[in-house]
Amino acid sequence: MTEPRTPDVATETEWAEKSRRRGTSATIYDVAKVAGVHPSTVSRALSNPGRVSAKTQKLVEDAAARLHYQINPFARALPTGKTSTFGLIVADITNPTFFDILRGAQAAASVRDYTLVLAESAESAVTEVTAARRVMATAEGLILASPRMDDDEIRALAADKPVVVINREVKGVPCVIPDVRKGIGEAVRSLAAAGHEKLAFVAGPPGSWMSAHRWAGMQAACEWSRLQAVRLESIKPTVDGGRLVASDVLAGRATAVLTYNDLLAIGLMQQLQAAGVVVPDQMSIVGFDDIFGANFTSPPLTTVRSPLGECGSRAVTQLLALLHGGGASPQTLWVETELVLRGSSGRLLTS
Amino acid sequence: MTEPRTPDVATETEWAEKSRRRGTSATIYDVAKVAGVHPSTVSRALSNPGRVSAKTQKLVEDAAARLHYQINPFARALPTGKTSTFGLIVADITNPTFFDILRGAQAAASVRDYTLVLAESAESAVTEVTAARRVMATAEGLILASPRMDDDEIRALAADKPVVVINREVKGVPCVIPDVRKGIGEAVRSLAAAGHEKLAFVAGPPGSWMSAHRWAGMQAACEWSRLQAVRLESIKPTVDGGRLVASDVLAGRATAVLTYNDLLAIGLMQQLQAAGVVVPDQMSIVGFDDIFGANFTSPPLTTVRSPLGECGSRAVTQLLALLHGGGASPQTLWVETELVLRGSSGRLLTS
DNA sequence: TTGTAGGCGTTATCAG
DNA sequence: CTGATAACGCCTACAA
Repeated sequence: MTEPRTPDVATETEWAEKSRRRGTSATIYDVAKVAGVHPSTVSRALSNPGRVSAKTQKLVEDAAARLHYQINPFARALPTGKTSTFGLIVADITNPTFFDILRGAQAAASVRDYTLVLAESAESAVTEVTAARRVMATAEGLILASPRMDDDEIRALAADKPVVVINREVKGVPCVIPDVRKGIGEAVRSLAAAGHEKLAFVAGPPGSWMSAHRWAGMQAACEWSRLQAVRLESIKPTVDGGRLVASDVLAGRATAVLTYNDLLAIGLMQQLQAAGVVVPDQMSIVGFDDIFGANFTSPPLTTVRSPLGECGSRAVTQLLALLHGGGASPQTLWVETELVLRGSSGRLLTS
Repeated sequence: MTEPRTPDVATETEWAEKSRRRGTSATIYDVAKVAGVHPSTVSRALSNPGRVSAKTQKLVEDAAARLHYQINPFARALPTGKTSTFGLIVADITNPTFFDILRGAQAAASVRDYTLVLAESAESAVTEVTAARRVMATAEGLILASPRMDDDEIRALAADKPVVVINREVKGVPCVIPDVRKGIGEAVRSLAAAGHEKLAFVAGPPGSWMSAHRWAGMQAACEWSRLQAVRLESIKPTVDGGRLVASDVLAGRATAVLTYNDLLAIGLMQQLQAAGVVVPDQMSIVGFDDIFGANFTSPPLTTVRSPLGECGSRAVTQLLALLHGGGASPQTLWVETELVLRGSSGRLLTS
C-alpha cells in the first residue's frame, strides 16, 4: 500500500516551484513536507537538538540542507524576543574614538553570533533618545557610547532592557569607563620630571562627563606633583578646535598641554608648529585616547591611552552576562589607562 | 446607559498594570482599547495616514503617544518583509577605508529612516558568504564593501535581494567604484613635471580587484607620460606592510612611489625617514584613498582621494532605488577620484 | 470610513 | 518522541 516512490523528490520539486513563484525562501513547513514529519518536529530538531530521535534529526537536517533552509529571524523573534542583535549608539560617527569601540564590540559580538546595529545621534540628546528607542525595539541590549542624554533617560532605557554605558558613569547602570588616574599620573609625573611647572588642560564639550573626569584627574595629579594647572576651553573637540585654541595656549604661558582628546592635540600641534613653535622643545603636548593615526604625526603624539577596543568588547560581555548570565548584575567596570610616551612631550629647552 | 466615566483612563491604568506584569510594551490592541477603536484602525492610522478620518486619526495618535506605543518591527516585518534595515559587509573592520564608507552609508540611511547592520568577514571568502547570508535574512538589501567572495556568489546573493558592491566591478550587479583614471593621471603628470622618470607601484593583496585596477591605471598613465613603471609586491596592505617594503623600494631605484593604499604609504614613509631618506626631496610618495589621518604625517601625505563617504551614500541610494524606485535598474556607478597634493611628493633634489 | 478574519513563520504547551 | 494548536503583533483583503 505504501507508495514506493520517494516523496522527498516530489515535494522538493514542488517546493522549488513555489519558491520560484514568490521570492520567499523555505520554511519549516517545506522542510517538514520533504522530511515527512510535522513542522513542530522540525522546529524542535533545528532549535533544540536532543529533544528528537536521532533518525528524525538526521531526516530533518538533510531536508533542511537540501532546501537551503534558513530560519526567519522575524518569525523567531516574534514569540521569543531573541534577535541575536545588540544596538550601538554613538554620538558622532565622525569621531575616531568610536572606531575602536566599534571594532572591539563587533569582534566580541560576532564571536557569540550576535550582530551589531548602528545608530548615530548627531550629538543631539533628543535624537539620541529617539534612536535608542528605535534600536531598542529590535535589539536584545544596548551599548551607549559617550551618551549625551541625561542620567534619568539612561536609567529609563536600562529598566527596559540591558544597557551598558561606555565612557561615562551613570548610577544604577553598568558602565565601562577608562580610569584616567594611572595614565594621567604617569603623564604628569613625566612632565614634572622633564622640568615643567605649569600645565594647561584644553577641555572638551561643556556637558561631557569624560572631560570633567579628565580635568579632575589632572588637577589631582598636579596637586600631588605640586604643579600648577590651568584650564582652557575649546570650541569643539576636533582638529579644527585644536587649531583654534592654539593662541589661548600660547597666551596661557604653560609649557605643557594636556588636551581632552587626541584630535584637539593634533590640531593644536599643527597650528603651533605652523607658528614656529617647536614641539616638544618649546611646548609639550599630550592627548587622550590614542586614536588611529595618533602616531602618524611628527613628532608622534604622546597620549594617555584608553583601551577603547577593550571597552567595546567588555560592554558586549556585560550585555551577554546581563542577558544569559542570570545571577550577579555586573556593575561599573573601570579599565586601566596608560601613558603612551612618544615624541610630542619631553624636556623643555629654554633658550 | 452609557458609562459617564472616561474609558480612556480606566483602560490606560489597566494597561499600565499589564505592562508591569510582563516586560512587554504597548501593542496596537492596547492603543485600540484606549482610543476606543478597532486594532486594524490603529494599524491604518499609524502606517497609512489618510485612510482614516481626521478625528479617529487624532484619537489614535493621542492614545499611542500616551502609551508610548512603539511599533514592533518583527511583527511588522513578518507579513510585509519591510525591515528598514540594510546590511553592510566589510572584509576587515580594522581597515580605515571602511570607516568612511560606513560614515557615508550610515548618514544616507538614517536620512531615509533606515538602520545599518554590520558584519565582518575577517578577510575570508567563506566567512563572508555566511555573514552575508545571515544578514540578508534580516535586511532589505546588502552593501558589499571590497568583497572577497567570487563574482558568482555575489550574483547569487543579488538574485535574492538588492545588492550593491563597492570598490569592485561585478558584471550584472550594480557597483559603486572610484574611477582612478583622473586621479592617477593627475598624480603621474605632477610627478613627471617634477622631473621623475621611474615610478614604482607597491601592490596590495594578490586577489584585490582594486589593486589590479590601480596598477593598470598607473601603467596607462605612465605610458602616456613616457615614464617607466615597475611593480613591487607587499606582504599586507598595512602600515607594517609599508615598512617592510621600504628596502625593496630603495633597491628598485625609482624616485617616486605610488602605493596601493595610504596605510602602505604611511608605513613606507616612516621607514624611509627612519633610514635617513628625505621625503619628498629624495623620494616622492603618493598613497590612495585619503583616509582619516593621511594629513597627520609630516610631510602630509599626497594621495589620490577616493570619495569613500560618497561611495557609501551612493550605495545606499542605489539600494533605495532598487527597492522603491521600481523602474530602471541602476548600473555601475563610477565616482571621480582626484589628486590631493600635499607635502610627500614633489621635485627631486639630486645632490 | 471602520470592523472582521486570516495569514506571516516560529515556538511553546498539551495531548497522544 | 511526535503531532496538533494556540499564541506572538501586525497587515490587508474583504465585508459591512
